[in-house]
Order: sequence, then structure tokens, then C-alpha cells
Amino acid sequence: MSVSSRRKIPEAALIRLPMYLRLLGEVTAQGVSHISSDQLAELAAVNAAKVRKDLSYLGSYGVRGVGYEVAFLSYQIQRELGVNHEWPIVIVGAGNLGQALANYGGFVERGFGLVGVFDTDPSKIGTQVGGIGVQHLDELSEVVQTRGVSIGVLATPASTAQEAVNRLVRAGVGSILNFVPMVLSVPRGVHISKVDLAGELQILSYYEQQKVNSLSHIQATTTSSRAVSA
Amino acid sequence: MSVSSRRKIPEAALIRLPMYLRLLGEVTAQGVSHISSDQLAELAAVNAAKVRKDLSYLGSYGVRGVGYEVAFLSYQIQRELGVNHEWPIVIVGAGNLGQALANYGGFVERGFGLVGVFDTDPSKIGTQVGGIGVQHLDELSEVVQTRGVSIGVLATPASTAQEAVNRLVRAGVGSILNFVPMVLSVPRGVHISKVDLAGELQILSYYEQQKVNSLSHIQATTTSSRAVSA
DNA sequence: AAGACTTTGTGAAAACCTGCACGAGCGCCT
DNA sequence: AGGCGCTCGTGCAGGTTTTCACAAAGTCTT
Repeated sequence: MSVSSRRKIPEAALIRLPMYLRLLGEVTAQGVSHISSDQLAELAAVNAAKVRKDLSYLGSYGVRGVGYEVAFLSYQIQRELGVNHEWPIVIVGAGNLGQALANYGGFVERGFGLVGVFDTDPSKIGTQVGGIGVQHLDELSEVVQTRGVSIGVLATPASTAQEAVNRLVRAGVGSILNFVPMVLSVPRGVHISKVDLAGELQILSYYEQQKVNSLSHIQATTTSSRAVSA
Repeated sequence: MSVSSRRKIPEAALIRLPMYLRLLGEVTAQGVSHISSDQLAELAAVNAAKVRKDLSYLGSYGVRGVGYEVAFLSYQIQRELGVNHEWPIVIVGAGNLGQALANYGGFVERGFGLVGVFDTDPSKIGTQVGGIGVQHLDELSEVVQTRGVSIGVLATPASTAQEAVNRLVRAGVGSILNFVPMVLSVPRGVHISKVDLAGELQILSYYEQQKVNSLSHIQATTTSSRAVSA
């Protein structure tokens, strides 16, 4: 069995690995060579036992009494995430959000090189976005195949999102990062993960509304108790 | 006790409410007046029992044998999320991502009106972004207070993110949507939720890497079994 | 009006995740 | 070399989330 597929990392732990990796990069830049789970937990604002358990899914890379060697641990996380090599990505949808994502430096910085931006709007095709000319969606398949793309970013209008997904899948893309607030269907084996920007705000709105409600509740309670004590 | 704060909705259920709400909006547009948990579950691509349990945290708004009245259920979810009224928001950081978010129509569309965009870069101040002039961060406090802003979006460079958060909190913002890939500290009572774009890609990368690994595993197995059978 | 059918709401089981506590292993100091 | 102090790895308990399964409660048909 190949070393890197020894274990299946639980979803909950997997989500935290990119954060650990980033933090390790930061402490490396500060010249730190070893780090304990306590220190890493502090930086990540999580429980130290959780850090150790998360890292234990990768293997036993810590040294008791010492901690983890930053460079080695970084490499192991990178290898497990598959980010020890470049992944070419494509963006479908060159609207407002698609353009911003194409220009977003954070992707390239972490090894996700943009190799294509696609749209169906004739007025967008040929324009430069993120250092790349926007191509017609019909060209998607060729680019995906010649460049070996397996990750796609979806930022189309909702009305054309499912069709765009179908094309991505047919072209051979295996994982999709979806910014369109829609439930999209993909065949088994294709991974799709959703980022719902407005949805995130609605969740924050809930917490703010709760604060408002509890304040008016306290006020009501205060008022009634004042009535009682009067 | 106020009706809307009767129960505390579990985090896991809360996250799905915006999706249900959106789907209900879609079926309303199609003229549907009632919907069963089965149908809603199908649209949301989740288990029907989960839908019923999620909705049960809001109250008993379904009718046995019939399902849920779409309009009524929509209203109840909106009320619980606090999105039955407008929430003014501010964006801090008018860089590439901040500008895109300011121009993103999805926020206004769902009741989050942008009332301010802030930066510290003199060359950005005064430029129009999302229909609003970029102001200096020093103006943040006044805008937050006069407009009654309680939700802020953070899209600064990492180096200035913590300072921006401090200012948001001091100005009176109670919830922050953070696009900066950094762990930020906020006082108790302030909510901060993170969207890590590159992190999402790294998670997808993991799944793609797993596919590659299992393929090479199969190939290795096939090769060795061929050797055996030969 | 009664029986057949549909669908909710929820108790209980199962699965998953978190946090505590501690044994085990390692380095350092004397 | 032996003891001490530090930190990992993990068993276990407690908590949360998901799923199943079914009684309760409604509609519809005859």
C-alpha cells in the first residue's frame, strides 16, 4: 500500500490541515525549527489535543519531549494534501466574482496556477483577466485535457451553473469549488465543495439577531421586575 | 420569553438554513405553495429526516399529511435568521478581493446593503467601488455608528488584518466575515467566521491526490497480480 | 364515518468529533 | 547512568450530529 494513502483523514481534521500548514509557514519565516502541539494550538486557537490527534492521522511525526520539526511536518502535510506539487486550475465564469478570483494572488501563491478562464459571453471573450485571455466555454475541454486540469472553480450565474458543471465533469475535472449559491449535481466520484458568500452573512445575521433578541428580553425582564419591585 | 429566542439552533442545522431559504424562494417562483420534507431534501441533496429535524428547531410549522407551506416556512426561517430586515454592512480592505465583494450583487440581493468601504491606502481613497466611495479607515467608527452597522467583511492584507479587526470591534461591529487567511483574535461576544479560499482548494487537492494515489495503487496491484498470473 | 394514505415530529441508535488524562518515550542535567 | 521534566500519541468519556423508524395527526376517497 502506498504510504500516503495509509489512512483516510476524517473530514473535520482535514479542514484544519491548511491552517496548520499556513501557520507552520509563518513560524518557519520567523526562524523557528521546532514547535510543540501546545504552541501550534495557541496559534491556531484550538485545543492542543486536537492538534495532536489531527497530526496523528498523518503518521507519528512528533518527538516526545521535543515537539514537531517544522520543516518536516510541513512537508508531510503538503504531501498528504497533495500540495507538494502544482495543480493547474480553471475558472468558469468571468463575471465580477470570476474576475476577482482570477486576479486573486492567494491561489497562485499556494500552488494553484490559473491556466484558463472561460465564459460564454462574446463581449468577455478575449479580454485579459488574471493575466490570461478569457476563452469560450467550448474551449474548456481542450484546455483541461492538454494542461491536465483536475480542479475547477465555478463562478457563473446560477442559470448556467449546472451546464457549466456538466462541461467541467465531461472535460475531466474531478473536483469543483462552487461559488454559485445553488445545489449542483455531479456524478459519483466528483467532489464539489461550496462557498456561499451571502449564506455566510445570513449565519452572522442570526447571531446578531440573537443579540438583539436577548437584549430586548433583558429589557423586558428588567421592566417587569421593576414593576414588581415598585 | 421572546418567541424567536425560544430555542438555540445547533450550529450544524443553522448552516443549512440559508440553503433551505434559497430553495424555498426558488420553488415559490415556480408557483409551488406547499412542499414536503422529502421534496425539500431532494432539492437540498440531504436526508429528509435531517430537513425535518432542522426545521423543527424553528417550531412545528409543518402539517402532517401535507408538508410545509412555502411562504410561511420562508418567513419563519427569515425571522429566525434575522434576515426579514436589512443589515447594513461595511467592507474593510479595498484590494482586489474587497472590490469584488463590494461589486458582488449577491449581498444586496439578500438584504445586506453596503454602506461603506474602507482602506488605508491613499491612492484608493475616493475611488468608487460598488457604487460607494472608498473612505479612510479612520472614518470607520463614525459610519458604523451612524448607520448602525453590526456586520463587517474583512478583506485586507494579512499584515493589517488584526488591526482592522480591532478597529471594527471598537467601532461596535459584532460579527465579522473574514476572508484573510489568518487566525484573528476577537473579544468574547464577537463572532468571526472564516472563508479561506486557498484552503478550500487545498482540501480539493487532497481528494484529487487520493484519486491519484489509489490509481497508482491499483496499477501496482494489477502489475503484481499480472506478474503472479504470468 | 371509517379506512387508506401521506407526512410530520421526535425518541433512540449509530456515527462522528472533541477534550481530558495519562502512559510512554525522549532529551537534558547532574 | 539515572532521575527529572517535557511532550507526544491515544484510550476513553462526553458531546454533537446524523440517520432510522414509528406513533401521531392530518387529508382524501368511498
